[in-house]
Amino acid sequence: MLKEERHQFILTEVTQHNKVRSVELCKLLKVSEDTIRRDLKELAEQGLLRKVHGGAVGNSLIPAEYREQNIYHSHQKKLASEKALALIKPRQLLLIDGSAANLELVRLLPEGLQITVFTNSIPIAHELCSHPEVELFIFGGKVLKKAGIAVGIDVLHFLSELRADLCFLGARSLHATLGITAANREEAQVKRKLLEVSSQVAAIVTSDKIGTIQPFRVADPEQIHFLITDLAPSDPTLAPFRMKGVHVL
Amino acid sequence: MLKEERHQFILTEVTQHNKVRSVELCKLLKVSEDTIRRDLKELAEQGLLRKVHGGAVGNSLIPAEYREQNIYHSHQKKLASEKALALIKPRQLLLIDGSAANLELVRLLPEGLQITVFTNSIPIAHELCSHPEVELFIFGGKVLKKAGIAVGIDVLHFLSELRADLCFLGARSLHATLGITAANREEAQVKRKLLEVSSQVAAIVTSDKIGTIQPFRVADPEQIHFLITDLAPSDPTLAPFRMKGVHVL
DNA sequence: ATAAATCTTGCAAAAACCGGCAAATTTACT
DNA sequence: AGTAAATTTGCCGGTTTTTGCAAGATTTAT
Repeated sequence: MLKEERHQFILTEVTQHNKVRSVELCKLLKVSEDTIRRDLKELAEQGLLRKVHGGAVGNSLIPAEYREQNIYHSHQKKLASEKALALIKPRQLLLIDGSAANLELVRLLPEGLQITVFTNSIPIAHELCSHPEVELFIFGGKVLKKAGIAVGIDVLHFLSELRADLCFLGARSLHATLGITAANREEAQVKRKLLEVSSQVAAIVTSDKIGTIQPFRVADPEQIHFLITDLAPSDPTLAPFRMKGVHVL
Repeated sequence: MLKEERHQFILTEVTQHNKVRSVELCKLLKVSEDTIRRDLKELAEQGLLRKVHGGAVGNSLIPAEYREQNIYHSHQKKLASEKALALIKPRQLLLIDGSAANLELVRLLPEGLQITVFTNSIPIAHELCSHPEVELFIFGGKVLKKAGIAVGIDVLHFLSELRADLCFLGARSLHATLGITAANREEAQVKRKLLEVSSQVAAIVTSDKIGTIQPFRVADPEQIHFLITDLAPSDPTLAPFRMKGVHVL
């Protein structure tokens, strides 16, 4: 394979995923890591990407919030997302709400997994565009730019015609008695509808969000079937949720 | 075998595979590597291919993805997008179709510009999420992952309730008599609706797409109000469009 | 603080490149 | 026809590029 080809490959990879890891590239392209590193160095010198520890990220064209300056996933977050992966079965219809943890989750979806995904999140849809098997639908409507999610009457309407097997609810706040709350009325509306039309509801919540509350009510703890965190399931912080019948993973 | 024959052979090889290796060529053509190198050198000097270590790669060839990252072409595209910017007035309601050129356009939108944007494109929405002033709406529906755009009945329905000031139509093919055509029926449907609900229609088209056609009809040349290309407005290639009343920028 | 992963640097082998040269071939002119 | 000039081609040396490997420094994760 020509060096030029590798470079092209790397560039398309970067534009599609916003990042590349040297390790993955050297497996895909069947060359040594040193070669990949040198490739990245050259491309970086041409300003076509930016080299970071472990690989490279896209240059300046991508919104900063979603760009990972450090391409390592925190091991904790990854662990949580991996636990969540076990809930997904082939051919299911999934609703995936917008959240950093859920974005992490979709990045970990195995290439061969055949599922149908509905999402209100633009970053998540963006990521899933490059998944070979997932059938993807996005909810339309007004976009809350800060969160990158669509809200509004059209989303609610779209959702009311759906029945999903499993919903991954995003949550920036989770409280033992008040459950999930949101910062925004429209966001809360959508989230309530999401769980309403789903047979099962899961939430990936990092431990720093547990115990916090926000103004708008979304879901009682009892309405959550699966709670996935970076903590051990036996952690005392999670006891109140287990008591209420939540499966804590 | 004549030198000319070899050159022809090499060129077809390059257009077909986007690359050639000197070693393979010298086996196929039964000449020494030195000869091949000289051939490649000549062809490169004529700008018909680009010489790289180990062989050569195509220069201005069909597969678009290849060149998307090419700095030269993205510069051309940028030039075109800058011309297009002049069409946008504050407080307008814009429809922006999914396309590489339109993605470039939204990246160039000045920070302070207050407009409302509706788009069917996930990458474009993704990009606009980080714009401080734009009010953003996305069309929901099934996502054509390859193009990153939403299609289907819901998009059409959503669109039928809209009136837009200006629409930036994406086009991978533009022909002087057949106008804009698309590769896909669903895509064509959406594009037709986009221009139907817009007072003005603009299309950013790079010169390599002019003269090409695809199976599904989208818009006649007469339906396009503004055509923005990387060529000079006076370029003879664009004359047929000017004749049909298109404003060529 | 320690272990693991990643980065840098230098080196060596293989492959590819370059320029010049000469043999073979084609072209041009008397 | 015969000869000279020009072109093309292959080969030979010396040089550069590319690639993988190893040792030691640096960064990241636990």
